[in-house]
Amino acid sequence: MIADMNQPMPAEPKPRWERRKDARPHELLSAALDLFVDRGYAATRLEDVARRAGVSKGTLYLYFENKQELFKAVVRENIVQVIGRAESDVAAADDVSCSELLRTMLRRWWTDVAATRASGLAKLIMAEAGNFPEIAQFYNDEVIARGHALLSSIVRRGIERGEFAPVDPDVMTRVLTAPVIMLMLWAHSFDPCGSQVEPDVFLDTYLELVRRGMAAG
Amino acid sequence: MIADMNQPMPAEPKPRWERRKDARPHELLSAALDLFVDRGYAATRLEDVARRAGVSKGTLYLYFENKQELFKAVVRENIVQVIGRAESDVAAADDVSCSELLRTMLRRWWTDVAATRASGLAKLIMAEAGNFPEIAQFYNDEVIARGHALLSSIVRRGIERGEFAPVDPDVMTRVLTAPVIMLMLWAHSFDPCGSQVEPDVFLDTYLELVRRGMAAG
Amino acid sequence: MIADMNQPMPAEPKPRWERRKDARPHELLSAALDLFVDRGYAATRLEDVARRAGVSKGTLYLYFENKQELFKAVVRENIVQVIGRAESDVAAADDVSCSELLRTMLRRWWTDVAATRASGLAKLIMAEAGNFPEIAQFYNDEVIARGHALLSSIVRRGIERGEFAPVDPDVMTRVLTAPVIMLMLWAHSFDPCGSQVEPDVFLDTYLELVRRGMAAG
Amino acid sequence: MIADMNQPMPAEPKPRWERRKDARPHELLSAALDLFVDRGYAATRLEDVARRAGVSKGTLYLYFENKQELFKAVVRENIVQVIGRAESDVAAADDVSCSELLRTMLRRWWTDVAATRASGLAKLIMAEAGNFPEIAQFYNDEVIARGHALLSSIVRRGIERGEFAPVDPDVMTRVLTAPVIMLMLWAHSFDPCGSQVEPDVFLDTYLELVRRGMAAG
DNA sequence: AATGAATGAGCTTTCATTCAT
DNA sequence: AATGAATGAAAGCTCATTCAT
Repeated sequence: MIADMNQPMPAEPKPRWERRKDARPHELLSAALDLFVDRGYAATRLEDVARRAGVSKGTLYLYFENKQELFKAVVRENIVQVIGRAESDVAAADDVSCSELLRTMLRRWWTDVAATRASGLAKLIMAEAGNFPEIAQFYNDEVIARGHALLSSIVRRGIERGEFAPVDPDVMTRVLTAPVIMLMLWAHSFDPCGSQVEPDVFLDTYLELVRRGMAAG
Repeated sequence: MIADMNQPMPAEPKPRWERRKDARPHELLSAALDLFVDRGYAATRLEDVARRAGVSKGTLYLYFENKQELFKAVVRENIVQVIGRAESDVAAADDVSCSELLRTMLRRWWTDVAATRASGLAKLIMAEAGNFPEIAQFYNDEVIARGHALLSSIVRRGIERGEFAPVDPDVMTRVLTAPVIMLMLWAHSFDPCGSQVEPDVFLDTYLELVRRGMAAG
Repeated sequence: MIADMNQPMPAEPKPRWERRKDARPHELLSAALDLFVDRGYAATRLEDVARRAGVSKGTLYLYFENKQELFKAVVRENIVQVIGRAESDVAAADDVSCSELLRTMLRRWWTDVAATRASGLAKLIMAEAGNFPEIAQFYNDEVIARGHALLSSIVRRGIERGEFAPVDPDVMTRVLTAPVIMLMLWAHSFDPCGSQVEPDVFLDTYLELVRRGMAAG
Repeated sequence: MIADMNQPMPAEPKPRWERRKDARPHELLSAALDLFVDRGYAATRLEDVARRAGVSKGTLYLYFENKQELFKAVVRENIVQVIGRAESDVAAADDVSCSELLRTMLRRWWTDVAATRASGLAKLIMAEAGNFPEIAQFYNDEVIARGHALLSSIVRRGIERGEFAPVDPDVMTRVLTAPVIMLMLWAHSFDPCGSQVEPDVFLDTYLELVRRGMAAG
């Protein structure tokens, strides 16, 4: 022990793998996202996830209890977090016009989720939720319900303030979200339909429609 | 004797199995459709398909070579057939206005495919095509390509006749199909979004849009 | 009965299939021999046997209790019968020289069994007897033991008569049979070795050897 | 407490499984050889191989991709390796007399392959090659062709040097190999014929014959 | 006598999860 | 903290045998 302490400590002798310790979970989540999006939930093999992250199968279980928890973590890192930030921002943006706020939120949804690899999670959930009820429940509670609540609160506020025409806020929220969901699905379907669509053009057109269509009077 | 008559029908010798050659394929296809739509391709166990059709695992293999062929047969019975009939009708409807013909075809797509259990196959393909290339190929050749060709031929004819404004027929066809595809997906997603949408209202609105939007001049 | 006799008997109205009634078992045995020889016992599917004989799977079970009995019947028709005839002939040939008789018997074995499709049964037995004890027992009792007894009786008789040099008749019988067995195996092995050998030349040489080698003095 | 001490060694925690990476492949190959030889290729169940090696079904697949590869590995370990060594030795033995070299090689074939459990593989191949073309191909390429090439090269060299009478080297090679092959088959046939033969005597006699028969002049 | 639909045990292969090292 | 060997429950598919027609 004493001998050890006297050693010259040559410029942090950390072996390379130790330095990455903190990065591990993120690397695993990134690998998992890629594979879940590519192959779906059931068809993704944890061994592949581990290999892609450069670790062994066993290591994965040090960080995540099981496949389901890994998936939840992926959703949390890639979607729930974005929603959380959005919630704070909306709460803090009482002075901004609702029309403007809605625009901002939809755009952020697009840039931070829909236009990223994470959009594939929507496809996955749609396809496999039925086979994994616990995952469905989780996704519904953490993503769909919160996202819907967030947007509909803006719509509701806009109506109260006379900024928007009076409509059913829940229905309107669904109308607002549908096209973005469609875009996410298109991005991950093999269907040639999707590949032809230019998402940015689609989104701009759509947002303009929203602006006009929702204006009061 | 009299006593016998009162007995609860002595167990109806109930044969170990019943011979129903003609009905079997349809029963199996129906069971398969249910399960494929419900659980997806990979997660559907052939034993469950058989049980739901009231037969044993082995029987299924008397009628379908393997899982893939069973799936193809399901697609053929529920989608390809409809397209086939539509092709004949379009070929025979040279005198009808293209606008009218397009309306009819989209409506038929809705009633004969999208509004039935078969619409779940679209979701399945979108989600799992990547994992089963041969199925993807089959679906693309037999459904997507043929369906697109059929609709775009009408659009093309309408433009040639001056009935429609001159647009790229392929692009327009994709625009025409997207909403119906979306409806099919909604119908099978656990997402509460979709369940709220009233498909008939949606479709009517959409068709009216098409009528106005495509008119020449 | 009388009525029947008076019927006009219009040129034998027998439907075609009925005429073959007696041929059925033989057709099935022939088909079974082909397939057993080609694929082995376990790998031969009864459905294929039936199809090759031009009947249905069920029909096969009208004539043979099960796969094992079918196989036994094949062996009986193609090998046991030959041995039976040989036994009678040997019993009736008390006046023929043993050398001559031996020659005749080995030749007959060659022409009636070894040079026919039936030789493949030897390969099959050698390869699969271990997995089907009842078949092994049957083959041993009906073919090997009887065949050996027959040949060794001739050898024994020859020694008693001073025609053959005094040797252990059982050992000599094994020496006599080995080459013919080898020929049978060669004929059905994929090994190029066998295909090069000209069986008739081989057999002649061998028989000449037997003639000289066994002569007394 | 004292009572406890008398208990029969409290169940030796006996781990559910043991980690023996290095020994496993060999244990599995040995178990597989036993069963393949005993039952043939098709009739050998991988679960039995695993159980005999003291592991579970799944473990086998950690070491061998599938049944076919397991079989190939068995052939490689038990036959191909021997041929490989023989090839090196022949190449290095330019100064030895061909007669001597041939003797050595045939003897080694006997001791290293034919007199071991591996000889049963020859029977297996003969019986089942027809049903498993890929295995037939492999065995032909790796064993038959290489073995034949090796021996015929010695014969050819012997003829060139005037040591052997001029004969067709390929034919002579087949003649040389046939009896050893026969011995291998005998060793694994249930046929009582074979069990009587004393292989060593047989082989000695045979080698003497080769010596005399092939001598030039 | 003939058919062929129906059965179900059996076999190969996959993969989430555990745990000795 | 990290590894990867080991497990065993599925799931797809085959085929000898049965039996209603």
